[in-house]
Amino acid sequence: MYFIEVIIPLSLSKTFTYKVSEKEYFFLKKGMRVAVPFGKNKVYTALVIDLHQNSPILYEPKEIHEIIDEKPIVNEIQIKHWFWIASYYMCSIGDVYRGAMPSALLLESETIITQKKDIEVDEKELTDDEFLIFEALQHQSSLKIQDVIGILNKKTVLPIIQQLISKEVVSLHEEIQEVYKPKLVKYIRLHPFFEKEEELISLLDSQKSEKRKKIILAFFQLKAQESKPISVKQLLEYSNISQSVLKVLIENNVFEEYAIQMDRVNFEENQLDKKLVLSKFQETAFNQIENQFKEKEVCLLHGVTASGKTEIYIKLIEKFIDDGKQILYLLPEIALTTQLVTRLTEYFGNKVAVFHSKYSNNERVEVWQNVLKSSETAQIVIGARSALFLPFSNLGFIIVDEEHEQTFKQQDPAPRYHARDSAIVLANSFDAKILLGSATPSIETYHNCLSGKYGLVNLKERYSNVPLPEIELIDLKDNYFRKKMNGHFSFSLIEKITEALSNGEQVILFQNRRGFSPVLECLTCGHIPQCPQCDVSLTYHKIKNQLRCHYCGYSIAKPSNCHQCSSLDLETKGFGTEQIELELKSLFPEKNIKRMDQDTTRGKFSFEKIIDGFKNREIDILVGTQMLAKGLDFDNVSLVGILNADNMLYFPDFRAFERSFQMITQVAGRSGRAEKRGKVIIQTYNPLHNIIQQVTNNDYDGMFKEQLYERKIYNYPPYCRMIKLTLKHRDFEKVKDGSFWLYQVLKQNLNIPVLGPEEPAVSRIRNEYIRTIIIKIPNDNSLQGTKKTIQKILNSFDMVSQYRAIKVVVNVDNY
DNA sequence: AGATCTTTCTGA
DNA sequence: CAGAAAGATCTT
Repeated sequence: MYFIEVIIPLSLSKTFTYKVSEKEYFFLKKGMRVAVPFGKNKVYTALVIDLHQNSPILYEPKEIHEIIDEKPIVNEIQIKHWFWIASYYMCSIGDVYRGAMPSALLLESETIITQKKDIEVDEKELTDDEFLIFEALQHQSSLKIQDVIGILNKKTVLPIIQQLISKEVVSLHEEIQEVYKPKLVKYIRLHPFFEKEEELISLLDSQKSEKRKKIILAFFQLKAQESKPISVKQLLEYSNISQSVLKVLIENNVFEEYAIQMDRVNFEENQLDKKLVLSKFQETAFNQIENQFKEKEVCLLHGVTASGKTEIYIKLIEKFIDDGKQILYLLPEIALTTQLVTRLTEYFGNKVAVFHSKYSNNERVEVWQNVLKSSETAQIVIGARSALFLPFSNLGFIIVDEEHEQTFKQQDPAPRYHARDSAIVLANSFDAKILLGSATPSIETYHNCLSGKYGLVNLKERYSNVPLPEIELIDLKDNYFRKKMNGHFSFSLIEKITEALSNGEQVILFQNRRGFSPVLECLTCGHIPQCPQCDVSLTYHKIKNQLRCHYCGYSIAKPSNCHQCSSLDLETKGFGTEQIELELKSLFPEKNIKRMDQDTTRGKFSFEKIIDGFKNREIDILVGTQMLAKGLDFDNVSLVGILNADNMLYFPDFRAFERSFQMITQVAGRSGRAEKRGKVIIQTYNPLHNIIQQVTNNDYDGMFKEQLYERKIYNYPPYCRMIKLTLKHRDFEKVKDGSFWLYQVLKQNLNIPVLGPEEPAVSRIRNEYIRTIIIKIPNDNSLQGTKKTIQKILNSFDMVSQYRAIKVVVNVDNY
């Protein structure tokens, strides 16, 4: 008897045992996928993690459906790393498996309903619902369960389908759809018959149509130019003749069409072999990093904005490439990739692969497979956090750029992992080196450096020695009082914008809030429209003229009168990027102004379009949210304006100050990159606030010391670890009681600080009430042991029948 | 996650 | 009291 242990891509912590034949047992290896039946009639793509001969006692294992892979597509280091993530971030192994693999490699079956052939159906025998399904099957050959739900407009349709099966009208079967389709490029060649010259001449003579002659001649011209195969697309573009003409020639056996499978992710092979020359400071930093790597696995490169960190990365990558190692380059957002990919391909040509969520399923599978076979085309992988899960087998070096960014922490679906921290663990199992880079390192990382755990290398000089931008503070309170404001712009900001534009320079304006204004208020009764499903007010979006909930997406048309008292006096309060854009358009009507936020960058290339437009200087002023803060390089920006620096400062989060410092510093760093010193204007109600002062004086160390002191006094990371529990349920009382019960039990059993249960600022989302509990684990407590205890308590929480229905989300290191 | 079995709810 | 919706349970 032979068995395998598999992981199922569902939120389940257990592994499952299936029976295999002897032949299968000796063919299968850890890391191969198998299709297995699971539940009544579903087939999932499971992953083999063990093979054994221990027969389970309590149940009769099922047999597998089929073996999917010829060779493992996941290696054992990965599987080990996945189990580490599941245990550290307290989620199920199924969650990690599902989050780690490209979805195209995790197909599941779909139930398909078809009509039984050659069966006489007595329509009178059928109930109304049954008849509707029968009727639908006359028009289309098969139906999915979802379709049936739509047709009947009911949720429970299975009993009806069961009836139809017992009446022998329909049958069910499971279908697994192969999602991954290799991209085929169509090429064209001449029919072998015309290889001989005389045949060719007679062919040309025999063609009556001018267009046909032209396309044949175009083919020869292309063929003379290069020896590579000629694609259909290329030929049509070159000859400028429609496809139909070519089609006729193919039908007449003049041309032959053939296909070659091609990688979608393809860069031009143009290794420029640019010699990279580091500045004196870069050179020093480079040598220091190498020295640190002799003793330490992790090193932080703390370089001010525009200090040329990328060049140092490239030099380091070169070293590891020479050793034949794989390199992973993690960055926080897709936004950064375009510029970076261009720069890296200049040096490394086709060795660079890109992996991120805006890529299509097929593209992701291709990168996966290239990494798996250690292909040279994926020796350097640039990617967002999920690139961490690629099947590396020979990883030598990981770069985590903009290390402080929150986007490295996955928040919503489990696994809620931090890519930087998980990368450090992964690097460890490969014995690889890892470099963290940032102009504004996170407090924990810097603390780890100062305590000697990580190496630290400073780069205090900007590339080409341009001084850091000059920062000017504008006191909003004073300026409003003295009537020196036009809308949300102080006179001095307007003046500086005008000056920069007249010099032919570009301007970036930063407002960390999208939409037009956060709230619409009735001046008569004070009523503010609320989302019916969430505990938030609706945000006004002027361009679509609607009110929208940023939590659940609910939207209504903008009311013309108050829903409460019918008054017509409605006023908008607060402001967002949309409003800034409009004000700017009236201030500078002849200038090209563009906005960059979540609303304007939905499409796949919309982001690049705006960035390119700005780089090519078609756009004069760019207004945007924090997207702008992320390491984009522009060489003609002389002014950065921050419209309101305060709104981040008072966020109810222990990191609010750290984050504000990072964000303002990063945005300010966009100013003055080429040879000219840039200018930054910060509008604020609190010009004397410590953080604002530290930003102005570029005092990272001051900020770090002060924040670290606060963390120590109030017991926050890095002086402890935190785990956040979020409880959700539609019943307000249930959540309230349940969270209190859980709080009590945690408090009694853990003997460490437990905070809560707290009602968060937004206490209801999509009709679910929310409570949170925070557990602080002191550094001298065993992390693993505490987590085990917490897990036990959560299990017993699940045992209490009245609380079982409450959803509990566990978020480890929720910061 | 999704099928199925069980309990509760709704409206006569 | 039926019929349907919501909840609980289990999947190897």
